Amino acid sequence: MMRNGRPGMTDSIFCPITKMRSRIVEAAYARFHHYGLGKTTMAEIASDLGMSPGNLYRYYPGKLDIAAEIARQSFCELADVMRETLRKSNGTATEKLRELLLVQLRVTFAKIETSPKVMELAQSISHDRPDLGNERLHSTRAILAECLSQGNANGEFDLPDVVFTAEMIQSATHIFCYPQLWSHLTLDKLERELNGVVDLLVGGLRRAAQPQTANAAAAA
Amino acid sequence: MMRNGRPGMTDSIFCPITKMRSRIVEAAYARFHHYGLGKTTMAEIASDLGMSPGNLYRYYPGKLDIAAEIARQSFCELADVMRETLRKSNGTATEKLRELLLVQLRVTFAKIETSPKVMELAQSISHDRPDLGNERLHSTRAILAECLSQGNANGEFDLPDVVFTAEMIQSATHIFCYPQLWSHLTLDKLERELNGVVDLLVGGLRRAAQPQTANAAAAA
DNA sequence: ATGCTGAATAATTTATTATTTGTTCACTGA
DNA sequence: TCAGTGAACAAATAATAAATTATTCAGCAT
Repeated sequence: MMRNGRPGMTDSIFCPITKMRSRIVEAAYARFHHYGLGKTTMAEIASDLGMSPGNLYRYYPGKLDIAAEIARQSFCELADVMRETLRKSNGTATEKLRELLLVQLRVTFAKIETSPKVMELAQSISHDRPDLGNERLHSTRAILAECLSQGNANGEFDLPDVVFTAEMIQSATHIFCYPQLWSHLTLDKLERELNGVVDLLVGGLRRAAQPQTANAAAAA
Repeated sequence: MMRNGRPGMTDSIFCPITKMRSRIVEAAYARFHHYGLGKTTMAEIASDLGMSPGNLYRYYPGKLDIAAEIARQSFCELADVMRETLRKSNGTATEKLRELLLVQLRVTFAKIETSPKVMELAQSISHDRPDLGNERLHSTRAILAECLSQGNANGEFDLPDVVFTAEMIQSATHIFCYPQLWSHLTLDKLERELNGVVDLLVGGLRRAAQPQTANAAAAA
């Protein structure tokens, strides 16, 4: 398989390589979104950009790499939204954690809801590029860990290893990361269930710290 | 031509319908286990029992119903093992809960590990008989709830609704119910991760009740 | 009746072929 | 030199035909 040369400039001034790559992603995204990954051809993407199919390979090694780039962008957007959520929230760390997980659920749910074609893309990616899934987990884990750190700082938590704990939280909320894949529950029910799980994670089962409702937590 | 072996034995007298059904399940199980659901034919199952294919339909509406019966039995066995675990264990409710969840993971993992053909069957069932999955969840939930009740009784927990809490626990440990479907982790790593999640569920995040290791919990 | 058979039928699966599509690369024009 | 082309080729996908198999049911034996 041929590796990219280093295109200095073609429309040299107007299309440096990174700009061209983003144009390709843009065009591919439109097609993928509308027709699905399987039903859009490299020729179509190229045609949309007024170029030949072969030329796409100067910028991306293959079709799936374009799809992977789109997925990566999507993950970045999710992480951005979560970071914003954490930054803007002025509740307790517990409340922040709940918001983070709810936001993650809502964003993911919405993305799949808007177009079923996204599911196809997600499935192909997670099958052929399993590393991307870990990338997503890793980036969101960092945000959860930051939230837990804040809880440690203000005395709300006392966690010896926030990253490990974040990993466990991800494990426990795994279903809510890929909602439509598991249950065909509505967003409403998923949110209710996630709230229940968060209550449990926060309060624990033991007597001194029984689970509390989202409202009770908010009142604290 | 009579290929009806068993001279001197009239099936009608010695094989009431329920007995015949279990013989069918037995024969089907052997085939499914060895060749997989898709590669065993009704004719083969019938032949193994010395009967005609058509006769199977006097006892089961169809092939998938036989498979569903097998799955149901498997779920019952799992529930039995879990009930036994709960009964025999003499630790705290916390320890019992951990054992229950570990047993569930191990039994499920082992079942799939022993033969990959089981996966095929599970997938067909969960696709065409989604109710069975709920049945499984429901029966194991009852056991978890019983465990939580015991915790309530001895003052370890103080849960207002053990069934609801059991449901949340199931939600949080969902991945460990279908291990090989999600991660390709080894049983060892899965157990470690489940232990981490249980620690979290038991102790909670809040300061007064920080997560503890399995050992620490055992020492309590 | 009752328990069962086995050929007939309908639905699936498999095997085969035809078509499309992803990818490469020798070449082109600036 | 280098962005870009487009025909060539291999891999994948769709379309089609053939074979297998699930399911039914009229009838046979008890």
